[in-house]
Amino acid sequence: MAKGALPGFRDFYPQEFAERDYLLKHWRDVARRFAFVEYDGPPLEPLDLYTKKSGDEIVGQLYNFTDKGGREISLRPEMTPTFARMVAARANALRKPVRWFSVPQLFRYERQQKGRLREHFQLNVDIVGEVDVAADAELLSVAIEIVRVLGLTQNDVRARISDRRLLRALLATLGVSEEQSGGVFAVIDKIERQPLDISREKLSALGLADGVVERIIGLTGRVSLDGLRAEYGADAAVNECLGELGRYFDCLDALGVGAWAELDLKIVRGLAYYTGIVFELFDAHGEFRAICGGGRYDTLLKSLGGVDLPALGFGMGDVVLGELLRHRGLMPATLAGPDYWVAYSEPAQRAEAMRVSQALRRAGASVEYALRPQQLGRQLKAASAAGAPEAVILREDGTLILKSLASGEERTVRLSEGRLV
RNA sequence: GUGACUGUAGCUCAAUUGGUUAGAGCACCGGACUGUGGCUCCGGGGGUUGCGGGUUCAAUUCCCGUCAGUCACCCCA
Repeated sequence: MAKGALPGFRDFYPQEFAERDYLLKHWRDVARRFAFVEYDGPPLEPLDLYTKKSGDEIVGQLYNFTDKGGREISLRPEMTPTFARMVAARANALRKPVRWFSVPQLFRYERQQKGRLREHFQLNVDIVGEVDVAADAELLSVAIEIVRVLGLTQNDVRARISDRRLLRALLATLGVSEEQSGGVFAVIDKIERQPLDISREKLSALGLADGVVERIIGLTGRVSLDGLRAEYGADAAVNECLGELGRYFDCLDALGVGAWAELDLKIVRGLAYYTGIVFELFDAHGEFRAICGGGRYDTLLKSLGGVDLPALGFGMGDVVLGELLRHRGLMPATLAGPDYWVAYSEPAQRAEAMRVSQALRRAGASVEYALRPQQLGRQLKAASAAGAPEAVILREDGTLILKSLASGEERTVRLSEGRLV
C-alpha cells in the first residue's frame, strides 16, 4: 500500500466528499427548519477545557500538544465545552431559549474500529434556558427528522430513552446508596455487551443483596411507564419522574415521532454530565453503533462557565450514519455531472464552444467542454462518461443542437441570455 | 494500551507442494469503427507482492520484526 492518510483519518475523494456533503446538507437543512442557528468555535482549545470536566485520564484520548508559546492545547474531541463557554460568556445577552447547532470536525486519539475513527464530523444541536420537557422532545424530534429525511423509517431506527433522575429514584427505592449508584450505572451501561452473570456478579460485588440485583436486572428489561408506576409509583420521587416522562412522550406524539421512541432504562450515556432524560438512536437490527446520543445536562454550564442555566443537546456523527445509509442503499451513489457538455465539430470552433459555455455558466449552469480538440464522437463519449444529461453540439453551419444523452433526442436551439431556447 | 485475524495494480481477485519476466476483469489513457456517445475489437500506462530482516540454489508462498487494515477489549467526552 502506498502511503495514505494517517491512521483513523480519511481522504475524501470526490465520491466520498459527495457523500459527506449529502449528510451535512441534510443536517443543516433540518436544523434550520427547527429554527436552530449555526455557530462554530476554534478547532484548538486549551487542554484544561477538557480535563476540568473529565479529569486527567482523558488526556490519553486527546490530540494534545504544547504549542510554541508553551500552552497546553488540544484538538477538540467534542463541541459541548466550547459551546458551554461561548454561551456562558454572553449568557445574559442571549435570547432564551438558545437554539444553536454546529457541525464541527472532532478529533480523538483512539485505536480505530468499526464506526469509530480518529476524526469525524458531528452535528451538535443544543438548547439552553428551558426546563420544560417540551425542549427534550423538540431535541429528539430533530434527530429523528434527520434520519427520516435520509430515507430511514421507524422500522430502521429506534430512539431509546431513559431518564437518569428516574433511574436514581428507582435505585433509591431499592435501597441502593448514592455511593453504590455510580457502580450500578456502569453495570447497566454495558449490560447488553456482557453476559448477564457477569453483570450479576458485579452488582453483588457492590454489596447489593440478591433480591435487589434481580430487581435491577428487571429494570433493564422491557419496561413501560404504567408498569413502573404500578410497581414503584408509591415513591414520590419516582412518581414525579414518571409524570415528567409521560408529558415528554405526549410531546413526542404531538410532534409525530412517538412511534420511533421507546423507554429503555439501559441507556445511561457513559458516566458523563447528563442529569435528566437521555436518549440514543440505534439501527433496529443492532448491527451498528449508536447513530446519535444526547440528553439533558442542567448543571454543566454552571460547572464550566459559572452560569446556572438548564441545557440539553445531542451529537450525531457522520461515520455510523454513513455506514448505515450505505448498508441500506440510501446513499446517493452517483456523482453529479455537469448540466451541459458543449461539443464542437471542427477544432476552429473551440473558441465558439468557450463562448457558449461561458454564457451558460454565467446563467448558473455547470458546463464542461473538450479542452483539447477531439473528434465529435469522442467528445460525446466524454460527455456521457462525465454524467452530463445533455450535450450542446455546435454544428459547422453555426447552428446549436441540444441532444439528450439518455434518449438521443435532438432539437435545434439558440442561445438567449444564457438560456437555450 | 491488550488480543485475534488479514496485507499481491486505483478496485475485485489469480499465481502447481517454495520454481523462469507476478497475471486477469473492471477502471484509466490511446487507436480502429472516417468524424453524433453507450457496444465491439486492438494497444498502452500502472506492482520494490505494505516495509525490513532471516531460512533457501530460489520467497508472493516459510519464520521473525515492524507498519497498516479489520474485529473485539479498554474507553466512549
